[in-house]
Amino acid sequence: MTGKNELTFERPLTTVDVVIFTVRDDSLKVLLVKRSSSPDDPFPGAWALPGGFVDVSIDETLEHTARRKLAEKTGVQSPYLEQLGSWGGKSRDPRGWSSSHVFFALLPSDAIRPVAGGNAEAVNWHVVPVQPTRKRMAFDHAEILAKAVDRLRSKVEYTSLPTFLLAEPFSLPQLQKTYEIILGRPVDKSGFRTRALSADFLIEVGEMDVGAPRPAMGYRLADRNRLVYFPRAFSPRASSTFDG
Amino acid sequence: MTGKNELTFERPLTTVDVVIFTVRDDSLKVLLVKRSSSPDDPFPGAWALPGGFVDVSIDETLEHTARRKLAEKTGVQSPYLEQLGSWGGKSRDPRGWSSSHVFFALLPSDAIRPVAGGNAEAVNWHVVPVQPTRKRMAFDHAEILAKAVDRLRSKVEYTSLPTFLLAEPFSLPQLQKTYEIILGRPVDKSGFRTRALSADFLIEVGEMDVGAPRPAMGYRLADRNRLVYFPRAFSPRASSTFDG
DNA sequence: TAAATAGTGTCTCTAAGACATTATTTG
DNA sequence: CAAATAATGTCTTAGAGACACTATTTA
Repeated sequence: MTGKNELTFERPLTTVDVVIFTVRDDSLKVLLVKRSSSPDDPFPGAWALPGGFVDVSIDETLEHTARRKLAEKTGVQSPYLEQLGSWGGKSRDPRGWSSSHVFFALLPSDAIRPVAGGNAEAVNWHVVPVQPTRKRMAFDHAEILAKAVDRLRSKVEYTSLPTFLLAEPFSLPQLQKTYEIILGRPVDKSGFRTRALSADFLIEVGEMDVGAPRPAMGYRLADRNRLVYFPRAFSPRASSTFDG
Repeated sequence: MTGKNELTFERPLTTVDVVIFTVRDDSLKVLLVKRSSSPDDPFPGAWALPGGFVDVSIDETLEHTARRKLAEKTGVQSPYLEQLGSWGGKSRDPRGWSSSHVFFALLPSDAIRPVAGGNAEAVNWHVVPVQPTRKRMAFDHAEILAKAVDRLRSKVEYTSLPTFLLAEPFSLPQLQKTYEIILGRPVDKSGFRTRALSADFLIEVGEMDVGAPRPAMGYRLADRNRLVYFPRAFSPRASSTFDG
């Protein structure tokens, strides 16, 4: 809109953050990194979402930046990945006007190789509490995490998302348990099985010895790149308010 | 992550674009602006989504930038507004690595005051074709528009979104027509009415003379800031593929 | 055998879909 | 009256929810 390609105005900082979820030890967990304790950095020592600045010289797209960050922290190449949204403003980063493009990843907990990769910060799985416990985090990451958990929970009501949190093969009881952990409430077994099996996205791959008295049938996804939408949600959803 | 606040690396361009929908003349329409024809600017003369660079000195947040752009082009203050996502990469803008934060707005067609505001570009409503007609647009705006239309159509299947496209008061036949225009297919009247009326978000405000033989009951929203989620979608949705 | 977990069957209920019918206005 | 549109009624159907029941394994 300048008429000539000046573009001399100040540019906001541009970062990409990734909310990485897994289910482990019967809990929903999110991967957080501890920020450097140097007082020259913002939020020294605080926990934050993994992420960082876009590197204009190596990143082709925002999604590439996200995958780069993901691989750095977890070693995982192809998890379920979707965009969550973006956050930007004058006061969220003390270093200046900044915007973050945030992605949302799901991975099976055994897919992660013992982290603590490139740089030396601590990296840890943190339990996501059922209540939105507003723990203190760097930047506006608590708000971002809350939104990610919202999105996860609401999509789990009517999609096959939890399949991306399990290693294959998995059993239907394992999958049901994963739904229950994320939703924080029990799910009826019979209805769950009919729903899952009639959606035609699971392939039987023989019985699994789950260490339980009776072995369960093992399944894998017919297509790891397909998210299934069930015809109805588990339970009707309440209406939501947007800021008008 | 630098250790000292250097931040001397190159920063991407940061813009905000707004996909503004309305329904007019029995069609879904989107507001597009014609870019300057100066050969110094990218995509001279092409149609683009309204938007522009974040102004670090006046914009508090990305949403403020979006509302500013929206007000500039339409004069409207408080439409339905939600974030659609963000797009960024090396080659979408010839001026350099750029990212766009994209918002999505719905407004009643009579709420728009005759546009062509601040700057002199042409501003026009364009019919959104039922088929994703890949018309040539500036930047990656055709892709963004396609995603916005997808999101609109899929949310219309199970929410009260179309209420934000009508001026109050409106009648149920008008609302039903709006659903049909967006979905591109007829909707059963009886089921539609039960669904709308039992969701308890419409308030009767007396009969309206719609120019039709029999006047229809007029309604307004109980809460203009509430989006209602119906318990089931109109029709089961197909599964979708994400890029793994 | 009992204990534990996997898997099935049955019945109810809610809300959408199809489609016929009635109601209210104008000319 | 007829024509047009608004509004309602009836029956079917898909799929979730609750919950009892059967099946298969180990110890």
